[in-house]
Amino acid sequence: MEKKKFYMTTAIAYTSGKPHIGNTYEIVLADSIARYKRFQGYDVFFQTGTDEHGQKIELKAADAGVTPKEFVDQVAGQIKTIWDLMDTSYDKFIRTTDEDHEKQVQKIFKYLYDKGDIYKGYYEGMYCTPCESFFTESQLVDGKCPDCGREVQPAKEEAYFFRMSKYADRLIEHINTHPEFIQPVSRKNEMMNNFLLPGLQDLCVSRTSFKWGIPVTFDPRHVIYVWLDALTNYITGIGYDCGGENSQLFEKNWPADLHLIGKDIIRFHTIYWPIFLMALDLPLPKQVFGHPWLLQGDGKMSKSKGNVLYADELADFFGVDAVRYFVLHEMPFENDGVITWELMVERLNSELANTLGNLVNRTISMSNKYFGGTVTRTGVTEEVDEDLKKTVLGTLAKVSDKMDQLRVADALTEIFALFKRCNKYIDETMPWALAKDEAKKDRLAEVLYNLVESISYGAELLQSFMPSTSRRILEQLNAKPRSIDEMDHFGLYESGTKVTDKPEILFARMDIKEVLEKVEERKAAEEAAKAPQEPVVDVEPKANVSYDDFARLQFQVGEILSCEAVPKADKLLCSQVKIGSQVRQIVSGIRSSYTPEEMVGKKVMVLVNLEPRKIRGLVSEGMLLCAEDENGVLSLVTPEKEMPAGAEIC
RNA sequence: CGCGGGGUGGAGCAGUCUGGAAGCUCGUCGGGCUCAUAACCCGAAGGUCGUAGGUUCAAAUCCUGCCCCCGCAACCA
Repeated sequence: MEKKKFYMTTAIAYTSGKPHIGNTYEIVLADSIARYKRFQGYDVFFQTGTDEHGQKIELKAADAGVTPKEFVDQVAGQIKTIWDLMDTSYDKFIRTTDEDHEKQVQKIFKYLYDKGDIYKGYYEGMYCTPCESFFTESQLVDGKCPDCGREVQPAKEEAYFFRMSKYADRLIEHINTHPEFIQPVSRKNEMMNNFLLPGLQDLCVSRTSFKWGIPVTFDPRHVIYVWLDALTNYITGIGYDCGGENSQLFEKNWPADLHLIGKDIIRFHTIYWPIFLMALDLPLPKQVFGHPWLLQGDGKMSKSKGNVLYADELADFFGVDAVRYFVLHEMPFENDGVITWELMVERLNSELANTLGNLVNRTISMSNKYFGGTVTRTGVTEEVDEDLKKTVLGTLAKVSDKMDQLRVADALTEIFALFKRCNKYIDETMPWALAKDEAKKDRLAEVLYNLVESISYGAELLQSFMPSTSRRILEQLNAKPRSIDEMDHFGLYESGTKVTDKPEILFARMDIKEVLEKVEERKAAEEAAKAPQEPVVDVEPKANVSYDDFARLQFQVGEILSCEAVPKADKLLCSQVKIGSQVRQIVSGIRSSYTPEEMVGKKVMVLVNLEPRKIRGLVSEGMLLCAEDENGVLSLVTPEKEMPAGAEIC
C-alpha cells in the first residue's frame, strides 16, 4: 500500500540575526510533528529555511561592513547550525537567495503581471526628502515630518500592486467552508472581522527604495517586496515551475498539509498566500497553524534587556533533548508560554530526572541485582498488572489524538503519565520484598518484565519529541524498535533479553542556585569579553551648519525641581526645570533610563529657545539634552563643575 | 473610548469554543517504602476561578459594566 504524503513547512526564518529560543521553538515543534507523522506511516516532506532579502538586511550588512550576501550567508549558516544542533529532521532547507527560487519568483511576478493581477501604480503619501520617508496624513505631527519636524511634500513613488480584492470573495468562501483551515479557530474570526469583511486593500509588492531583493525582470529599478518573495518558498522549494514543468516532488506534495507559523504572521498566510495561490491556479494548503510565542519570565525577549535565551546556550547547560522538552512542554496551545531558568531546572529535576531517568535507572538496577540483567517473562501475573497494561496500551491512542490536534505539549504529558504509572507500579508490587522470598522469584521476574516492556513502549513514543533520549533508553534496555502497528500488544519485548549492566544517568539533577550562579558568571564573562573594545557609536553625519545657525541656539543649565511620569505614555517624563529665575515645564522621552525620583535635583543641559510644543497634552518648553548609546540607553548631560541654574552654555 | 491577549489555591499552567462535581506540575505539611538520581508511592492543607451585575434548574465556562496586567501602536522637541 502506498504511503500517504504529508507536506509541512515552518515559516522561513529572517536572517537579521541569531535566532533565539523563541524562534527555535517553531522548528522543534514542527520537527516533533514531522517525526510523529512519519511514525504514523506518512511519507513526510518537511521544509524549513531562511528569508534573506529586505532593507533591514541591507542596512545590517552595511553596518557590519560586508555585502548583503556575505551577511546572509553567515546568518543562514548560524541558523542551520542551530536547527541541526536541535536534532531537527527537515528534508529541505530553502534560502530565498537560492538561484532557482529567485528565478521562479521572477517568473511568477511576470506571470501575474501579464495576467493583470499585478499592476503598476503609485504609493502615495507625504514625503520628507531629508528623511527619505513616506508618511500618511495621520502620522504627521502638525502637518510636518514626525521624524525631523520639517515640511513634507505630497509625493508618489512608483510601485507594483497586487489586486487582492479580486479574490477576496473566493477566500471568504473557502475559509467558511473549511473550518480546519486556520488554527487555532480563535484566529479565524480575527482575520475575517479585521481584514476580510471590511474589504481588502491591494498589496504593494515591489519597492524602489532599496536594492537587496529580487529584481523585477521587466522593470529592474524595482525589487520584489517581501511576501511574494517569501511565501512562494513553499512551492519553489519543492520544484514548482511557473508556466513550465513542475517537478515530481511538487506534483506529489502540493498542496501542503500544514504550514506551521508564528501567530504574528497568520494574516499573511491565511489571506495573502491563499490569494497568490488562487492567482496561480494552485490549490490551497490544508491547514495553517499559528502557534503562540515563548516568552521570558520578565517579558518579551529583547537584546537590550539582555535576557535573550539561545538554544545552543541552553543545550550546553541542559542537553539538546532537555531543551526540546522544555519548549514543547511549556508551550500551551493557544496562549503564550513562559520560559525561565528556574522553570527549566524544575522541569529537568522533576520530570526528566525523577520521573523518567530514575525510573529507567531503578528498573535496570533491579534487573541486574536480582537476575543478572536478564529479563524473563514467566507469566505469573496478578490483578495489579492489568491496570498497568491498560494504561500503557491506551497511551498510543491518547498521544495520537493529541497530535492530530497539534497539541504537542499534551501529547508529551500523556507519555509522562505512562512513566508515572510505572513508578507507581513499582510501589504496588514492591520487587525488593518479592526478592526476599525464593518462592516468589517468578513473580518478581514478571514484574520486572512488565516494567521493561512498559518503559520500552513509552520510550518508543518518546522518539518524536526526544529522539536521542528515546534511543538511549531503548539501547540500555536492549529493546528492539517497534512499529506503530505492533503497539496494540503488550509483550513485544523479547523474553530472555539482557539489559545493560551499567545503567547510565539519563538526566542528572541540577541545583537551581548553582545554575543561576553559572548563568551570572557567563553573563559577566560576556560583558568582560565585550569591555576591552571600548564600544563606540557611529552616527549618520549631518551637513555642516554655519556659526550663525549655531549661535541661534541657546543652551542653559537647568535644575530639575520636580518630575513626574506622564500618564498613558510609557516613555515620557514631565519635569519642572529652574532656569535662572524662571521655571519651565519640559517633557522628555527618557523614562526608559530615568525614574522621576532620580531626576529631581539634577543640573542638566537644556536647549531653551526651542519652540514650545504640546506632547501628550502637556506643553514642553525646551529640551533636555541626552547622550544615547546604541541600545537606546540615555544619559543626561550635566556640567562637570557646580554651576548655578541658568548659567549659559556656549 | 487605538488594536490584541490575559487575570483559576504560594509559583507556573489546563479547563472557557461545545455551561453540569475545581484539574495538572512544583512548593508546604503528614505518612509509607528503601530497588533508585536526597529518588519513588499515598494522604492533607490551601482557590468567593479579577470585580459587579445578568441569563439559567445549573456559570471558571454565555452576556454586560468596571478594575488590573502584558504585547503592538502612539508618545521621545
